[in-house]
Amino acid sequence: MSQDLPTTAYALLGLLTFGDDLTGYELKQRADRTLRFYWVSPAMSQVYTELARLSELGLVKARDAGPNKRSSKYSITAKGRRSLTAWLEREPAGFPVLKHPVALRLLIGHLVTPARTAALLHDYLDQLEVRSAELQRVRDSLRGRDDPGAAFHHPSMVADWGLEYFEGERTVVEKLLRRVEESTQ
Amino acid sequence: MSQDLPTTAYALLGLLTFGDDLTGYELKQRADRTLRFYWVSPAMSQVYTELARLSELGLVKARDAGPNKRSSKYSITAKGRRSLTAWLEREPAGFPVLKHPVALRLLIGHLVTPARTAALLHDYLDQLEVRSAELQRVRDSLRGRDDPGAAFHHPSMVADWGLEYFEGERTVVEKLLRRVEESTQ
DNA sequence: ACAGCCATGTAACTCGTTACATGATTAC
DNA sequence: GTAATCATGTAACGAGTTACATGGCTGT
Repeated sequence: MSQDLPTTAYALLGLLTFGDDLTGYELKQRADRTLRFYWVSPAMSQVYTELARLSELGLVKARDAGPNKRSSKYSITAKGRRSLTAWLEREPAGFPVLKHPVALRLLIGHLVTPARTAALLHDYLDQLEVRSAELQRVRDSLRGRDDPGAAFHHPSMVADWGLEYFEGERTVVEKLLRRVEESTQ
Repeated sequence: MSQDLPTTAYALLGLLTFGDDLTGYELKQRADRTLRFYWVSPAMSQVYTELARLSELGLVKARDAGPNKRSSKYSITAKGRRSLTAWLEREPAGFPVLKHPVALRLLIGHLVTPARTAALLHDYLDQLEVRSAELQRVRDSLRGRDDPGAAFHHPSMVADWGLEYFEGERTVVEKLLRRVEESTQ
């Protein structure tokens, strides 16, 4: 019991604890709306691979297969729930890992012109705005089901966290941009 | 020309553009002081693997091998420099990827007690303080060489960015902690 | 009829990790 | 002398990606 699976497997398992059954396809969509912002949304192919493994281990169960085994909904089993909570209690959380291509490029900014660095930061601000708006939509869709005790109380807290993170990034990058633009003159 | 290498290869190449030659070992140390905070510090073994590949491609050059080929310093070649700047100009930066185990656990907080979630966030605050202090030491070590035009101008900007990020995390997590602790009573 | 989305899966491959093996040099 | 640090590398493996293949269902 309580095998060691990759974190992504437990993450997907966790997405099945919100009271509904999902197809692999739907699970991927939920990952795109949640996991994507602070973990990684696994590729479609990996979702199916993980579901096969979790199914093998009895942590999820496929049901309701239509014709051709299509559209079968997966649900977490009692064993899966135990395995997930055991993991939560067993594994210390570990520090976040950030892969930040913009910061990496800024680090070696001496190799390009200040104008190029400024453009890099401007692009990043644009991307931030897009992401932020996407997350804002997700967050808004949880309104009314986000009180303490409600189904999406925790997801809404995480979404708020993400929104504040984006906001913080925006502020810092704007400040950096001013520093870079001073060197342009 | 301008092969497509993994980002980590270009990152290591970038660490060789600060005017000094490094052994694989020293390169790893520099990665631990810089890359670690906003990319990933590759394992020792990978540093050597990447150096071997970069060397093969003529992007870096090993020199000064002592007895037994030990302590040979690597330097970036003119070709390496061209390849790196070409990459900077060719590849758009892409959005950061965050793997945040704490946020992930908070998402499925309904599976554990509020006290456990609070403990999770407390632990994270402790870890944040440690990291922040480490980065602060790095940042302080750049003082005096961080003016516009100086060797470590860009690294110091990135370090400042990192410090503000840590500070932002602290603020948000403290706020979340209060929300969680309200449910404990 | 055709586009677009729903839906599932396999194969090949790369990145990067851990474990292992080896030995030199420096500090106490 | 012995522990810590410096220094380099190989082998096995796992996680996760892209490319590929397949086909159903829905709306226009």
